Amino acid sequence: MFSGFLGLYEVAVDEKGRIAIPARFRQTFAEHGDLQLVMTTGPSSCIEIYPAEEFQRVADDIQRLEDRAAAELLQQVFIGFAAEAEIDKQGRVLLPTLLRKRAGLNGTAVVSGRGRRFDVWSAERWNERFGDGPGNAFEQAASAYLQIRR
Amino acid sequence: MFSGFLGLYEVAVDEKGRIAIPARFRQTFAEHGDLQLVMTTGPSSCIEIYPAEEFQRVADDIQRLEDRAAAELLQQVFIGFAAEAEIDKQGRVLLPTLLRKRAGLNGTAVVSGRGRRFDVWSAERWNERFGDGPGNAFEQAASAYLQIRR
DNA sequence: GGGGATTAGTGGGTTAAAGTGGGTGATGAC
DNA sequence: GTCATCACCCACTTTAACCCACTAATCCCC
Repeated sequence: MFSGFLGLYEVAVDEKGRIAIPARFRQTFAEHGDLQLVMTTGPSSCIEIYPAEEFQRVADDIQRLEDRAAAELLQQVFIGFAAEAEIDKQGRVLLPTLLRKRAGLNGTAVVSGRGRRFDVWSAERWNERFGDGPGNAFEQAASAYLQIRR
Repeated sequence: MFSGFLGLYEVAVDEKGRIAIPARFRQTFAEHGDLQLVMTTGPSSCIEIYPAEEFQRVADDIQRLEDRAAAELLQQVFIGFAAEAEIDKQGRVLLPTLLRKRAGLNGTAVVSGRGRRFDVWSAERWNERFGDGPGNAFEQAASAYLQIRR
């Protein structure tokens, strides 16, 4: 079985700024016996959610970068924006206001598994990138597809 | 005998968004002793269905791509859209809502064997591409045919 | 080739779980 | 003191998992 976060879900962002973590993802947390997670953001402005352990691993990787200037900068955004949280009894998390604003989240969100982490997108922005329109991510990835299909 | 998924089938998509996996294909899963499958999508917007093992193999190939930017993008679509499922006792799978939307599936679907995976198309779209109309896939592939016919 | 048996494919009911909205009281900022 | 925010909890709606039953197609034997 594929281990990690996999798949795409549409969820509601409620008045209080919470989303329900898809049950499948919650299971993955449960398997690690750890409901702690860390939210942060990256270049694509969506909210990135890591199990606490995985976040630590990435933070360590940043620390070890040869290029000190890059490391400093990365820390500033990756760790600077980060917020710890725990999944509540209803299976939800509160998304911090700052991250929510940056991601342009309100109404519906799209949750997208990325293996060791998962991303939360505003439905609107997600559509721009991955929807049917011209120049979407599939078209951009077209040449890369040719390399993995045989 | 050719091992893998082969052939073309017309199946119904029911109210709940399920399709029956053609019996021949189910046999292929049974031979591997594994009913786990992974559904995702690609450039042609149909639903692509992989045995779990094969999906893992492709995901690994993506991971290993030299071009990191391409790998990142491919992961985002290939893994981002993916959903795990198991064939139920009636031989069916539930197609996730978002994949179904992207593929424009309702009513009848066309299931098309592709060797190591198989594809599920909306009957409508499949006809546009592979039906009798002008500029269909056969015409587009005409020159490629010449390379394999001797 | 006809007729019965078997399997594939389809529809839908039931039940449990997931997802959602919102109330309430504690906490801390202004 | 007042207001906003957040944690916690309750209750409702929707969805998906599971199972049963029917119909249509296929196989096989006579």
